[in-house]
Amino acid sequence: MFKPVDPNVKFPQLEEDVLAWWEANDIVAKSLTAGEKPFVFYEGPPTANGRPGLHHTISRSFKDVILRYRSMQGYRIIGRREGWDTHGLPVEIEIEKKLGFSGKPDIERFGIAEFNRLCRESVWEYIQEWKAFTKRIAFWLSEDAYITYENDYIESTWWIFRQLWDRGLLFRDYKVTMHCPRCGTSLSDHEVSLGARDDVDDPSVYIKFRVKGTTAPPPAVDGTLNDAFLVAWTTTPWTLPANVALAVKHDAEYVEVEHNGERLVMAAALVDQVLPAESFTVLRRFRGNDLVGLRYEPLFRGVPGTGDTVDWETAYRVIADEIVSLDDGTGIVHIAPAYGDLEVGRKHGLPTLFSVGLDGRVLPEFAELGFAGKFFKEADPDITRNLKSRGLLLRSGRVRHYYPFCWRCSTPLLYYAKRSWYIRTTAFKADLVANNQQIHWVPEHIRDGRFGNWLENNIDWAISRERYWGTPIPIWTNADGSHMVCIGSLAELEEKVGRSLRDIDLHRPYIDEVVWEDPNHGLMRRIPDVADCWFDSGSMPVAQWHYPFENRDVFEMAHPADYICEAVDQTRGWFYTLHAVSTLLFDRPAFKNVICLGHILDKDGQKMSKSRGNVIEPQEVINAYGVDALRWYLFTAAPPGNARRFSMDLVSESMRKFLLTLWNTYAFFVTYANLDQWQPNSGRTAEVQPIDRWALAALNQLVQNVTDAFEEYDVYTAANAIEHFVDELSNWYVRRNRRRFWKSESDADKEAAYQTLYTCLVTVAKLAAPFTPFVSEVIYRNLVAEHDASAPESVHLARWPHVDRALLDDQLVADTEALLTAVSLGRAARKQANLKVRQPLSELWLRASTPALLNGVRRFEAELRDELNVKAVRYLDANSAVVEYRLKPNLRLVGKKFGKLVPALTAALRDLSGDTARAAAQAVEAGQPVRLPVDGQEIELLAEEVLVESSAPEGYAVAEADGMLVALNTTVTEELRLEGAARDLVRYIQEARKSAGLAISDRIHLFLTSADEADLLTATLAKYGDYVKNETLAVALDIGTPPDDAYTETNEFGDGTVTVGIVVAR
RNA sequence: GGGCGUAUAGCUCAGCCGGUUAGAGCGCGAUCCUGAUAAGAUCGAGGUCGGUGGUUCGAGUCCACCUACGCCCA
Repeated sequence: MFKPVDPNVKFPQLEEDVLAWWEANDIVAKSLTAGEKPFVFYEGPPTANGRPGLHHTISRSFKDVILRYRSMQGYRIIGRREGWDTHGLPVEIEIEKKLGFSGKPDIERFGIAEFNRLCRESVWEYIQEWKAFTKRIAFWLSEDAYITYENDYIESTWWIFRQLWDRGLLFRDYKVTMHCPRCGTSLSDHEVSLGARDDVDDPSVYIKFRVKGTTAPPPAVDGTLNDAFLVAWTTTPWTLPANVALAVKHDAEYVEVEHNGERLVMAAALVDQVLPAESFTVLRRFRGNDLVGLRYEPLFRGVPGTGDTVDWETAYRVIADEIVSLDDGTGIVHIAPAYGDLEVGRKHGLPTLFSVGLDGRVLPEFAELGFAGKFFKEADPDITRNLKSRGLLLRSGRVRHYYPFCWRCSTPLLYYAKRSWYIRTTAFKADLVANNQQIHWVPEHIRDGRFGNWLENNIDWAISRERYWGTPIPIWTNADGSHMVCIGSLAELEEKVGRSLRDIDLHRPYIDEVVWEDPNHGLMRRIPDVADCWFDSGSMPVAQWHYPFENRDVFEMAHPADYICEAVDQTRGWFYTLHAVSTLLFDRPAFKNVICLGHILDKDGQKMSKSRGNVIEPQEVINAYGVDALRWYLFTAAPPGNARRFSMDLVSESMRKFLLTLWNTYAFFVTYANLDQWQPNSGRTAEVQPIDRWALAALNQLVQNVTDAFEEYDVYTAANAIEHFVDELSNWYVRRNRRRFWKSESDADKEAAYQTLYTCLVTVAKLAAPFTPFVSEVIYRNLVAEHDASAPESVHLARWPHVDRALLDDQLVADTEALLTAVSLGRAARKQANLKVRQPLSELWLRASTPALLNGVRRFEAELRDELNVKAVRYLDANSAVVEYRLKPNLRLVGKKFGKLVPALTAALRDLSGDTARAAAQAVEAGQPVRLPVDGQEIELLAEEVLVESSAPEGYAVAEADGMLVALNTTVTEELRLEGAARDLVRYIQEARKSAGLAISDRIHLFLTSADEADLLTATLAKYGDYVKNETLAVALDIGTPPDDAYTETNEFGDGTVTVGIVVAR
């Protein structure tokens, strides 16, 4: 006996039970340690300082499904362990918020030790929720986690730093970085992109610079422009005090115009956009080059950087540079090297002057102007006002444009020239590109598209962060920076300082206290920077094993990974850092296969975010429909690379469509198998029917298809193939074979049906196990494990099904498809004639356009008769005089062969009619060529190049599609009418039995009465009384009014009604 | 400004090497089938396949340009 199956299953409850069983039987641990051949997986570490969300569900589901598949194939999964990303600015920001801090000085006052202690704690804030979530969604991982803040992990990253250092790949340079004044740190490119907006409202000001003098040698215009104004445009007035030059485009045309009594200079192409029409007259025209060397009066005096000496002669002049465009502005560009134009400044020997400090506030040197100490954006109006009062403002307004913001704290960012540390990834561009070619990307276009493109445009990796909670960069330096060493291990550091550091916390501030006196260079102190936290996660292939200090063998085996999976935002994040570290250190990719997931959107296509309030919590979905339903939806709804819209309703649909269909098929099987006390592997003889062979052929084809798709990491195709099969199993195989399960004899035919359905269910449970681990487990356990002590106790410990090639049968599958087409057409024809399927009909005519199709139908003619409730199937051939024929070319074949002749050919075939068409149709059916004149020449078409269609015979209901025509004889004879009436009665009685709540096996005493169709009822029962009794388990049948205690229902019957009365027989 | 992707029914999505009447599911309406079914079948309403041009005998599909949206980069 199988455990009875509840048809009203509640999946969330079922899943909880399975979880408990897994727990009690240690299934996860057994799975984690099973297998032989290694399959290597890297877990992209999340940070547990936020709650797990839907996007985590999707990535973890896609990770899990592949790992389960490989595990069932007998692989041992390496790296199936938790990993936690613990460092970085996001963590610090959280703590700062909590403490109400507004920048680095607050942290320093508070104390780095305590601050970092809080950071370390906070990354575990939601760890319990993560653990519960991981378990609940059945993402099987070992809890033996790698943690990026642990000393061992840090030591491994130090080893990497040292490798890079020894090869000269670590360097320090001035670069303009995006600087967040609130966080007090540079942001990496990928961080900048996270917070940039392109609809930022900013000032748009046109500033006048008064020309005064020239450099030597003087420019072409010489002194003639003295006291004219060069007009420049900017959206960042706060950078104007840092101005050191004005740039023009060397070959562009510039004009001197007269406007309101002043002479203004700007690009000819832009003057109409800057000044109102007819408010100016053009005085002169120049080339940009003619202006180079003009001097102008500075608006303000900028502040030199600390310790810098400035040659003021080099400042406040006109230069020509490539960066000038004529797309907007005035064609004259204000240059402030400190805030973005550093390269230009270098090229032209300009000084670097500052107006705003790293804290984002206007420098105290501007005190007398009244805006010192103001936040830079807030100083904009003051500066504009100041210039206006001095008559130097031509125009001001607002503009919407792109501007970057801190992705964490939303503070506007500064372009700021700072010194920082870099990894010279650009030196390895060719290797990065080449190694990428070895990676199998899903979807494919990421490889040469988004990711390949990113590698092509590679820039050096800014690795240092002037922060606190992160991997300390292991570089020690003396006071003047003339001597630096990079430390590659704890042992090396111990040797330097001459004491044990075993109990030290490698984080700041403790590591900063580790100093030593170098006899030649003085006191060696660590640089204050910590590493970009992307460096941590990118180093995980090495650091998760504490390589090379431990686990050398594990690392060698587990690099590169066979498979990783994250969302598309990681192209510039983890995918890149993994790839970069691996290429630089080992010159090979870090992973072989990667599924790159699209983002999840709400039902309106909007990104889910807390601020929009459209976030769906995974728990909400899981509580309603269960994890299997959610997972199934994620796998089947869209190819993984697409962005996907999500809603609860879609998960519900997914559950009904697949899980319930599967469950009901399973419940049906168990119900009848238990009634018959059926056992698997009983050794009883089975008389296998064609439909059984069809089911097994389709099943084995499914195994093949799912396996093939998995090998390509095509989860979407694999899942949809399963769904399609389950649908056919339920709605064709089970529906067609119900009677074989019902019938009372336990013969070989019934045995075959049981065996077939059992095999299908067990195999599907295994195929579905990676996708829907819970329901698969329940089905497998009830059907297999609980009856067979030798079978693996869990479906997840079972072996992946293999294809039984002997059972594959393409012909059978194709023939069944033909049958299904014919059935569908027959139903359509019935609908047209308004003849319900219960009403038997005498005959059906069928025409198939190809022999293959025809043979398919012939093979299953009995099924066709039964499905469509017709007495006979007849075949129309070209000899039948009842129909007209239409001919069409088979374009796929004919097109290539005849090219331009195709339209004429099509017309010529279409114009055939009557006997000519019939003759052609006969030829095609006989496999002979058809000759016909086209465009004055004789064309010969092979039989397969012509498609024959036929019109409906008179008096028939017809449906046609997919090369097949079905015509039903609609004449209902008296005999057919009685038979239809009998089937109506059976149907009504069954319905009444069900409504009355009778058990399937209950016997009844039946009462039938019809006031207005008494004759029909009598005639029907005279002929079909026994049939009706038999079908409905009636031990007695009376024509007459039922007793008062009978259950009664009245239904349409003939042109009147019939009343059914039921009393349970004792 | 550049790159990548997406655009097909009210909604979610398929659509292969270019080929005959562009499909499925959901939803809606109608009918039917059903003693496994929270199911299923048939029919109907609902499509300028984002737009314009091109290649071709033939374009949802290939090419070019454009538009909108998303992501990434500047």
